[in-house]
Amino acid sequence: MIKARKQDFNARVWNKIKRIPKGRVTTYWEVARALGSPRAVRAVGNALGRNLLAPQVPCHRVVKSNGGIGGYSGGLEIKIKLLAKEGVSVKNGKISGFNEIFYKF
DNA sequence: ACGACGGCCCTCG
DNA sequence: ACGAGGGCCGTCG
Repeated sequence: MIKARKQDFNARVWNKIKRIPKGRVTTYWEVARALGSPRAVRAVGNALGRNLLAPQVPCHRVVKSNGGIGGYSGGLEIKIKLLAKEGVSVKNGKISGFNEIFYKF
């Protein structure tokens, strides 16, 4: 259970990730930066990791800053699968054409 | 209030 | 290229 505050940090993250178009990916760093704190990448990952945002948010569309997959609470395999289904190819745990599908806010 | 954890990032050896 | 350490932010116990 998470304390339901008036729009938690998670809500902000989720709101942004939510608007990420299909076949596109973003990075924790970009999200954190969009929130106003590029150093808060840990908080962002934490928010997503808690699944607080649930399936309503495509957390799998969020990858690492170097084009890596990162991680996934339900299973990294699932994340890769989801990406693949959306047209995002993954090579050796890295996004194929990451810079091409990278969605900038 | 304090300490610890986390799907991280960056810098240094 | 690889490994280890530090840092910053937020939430939980």
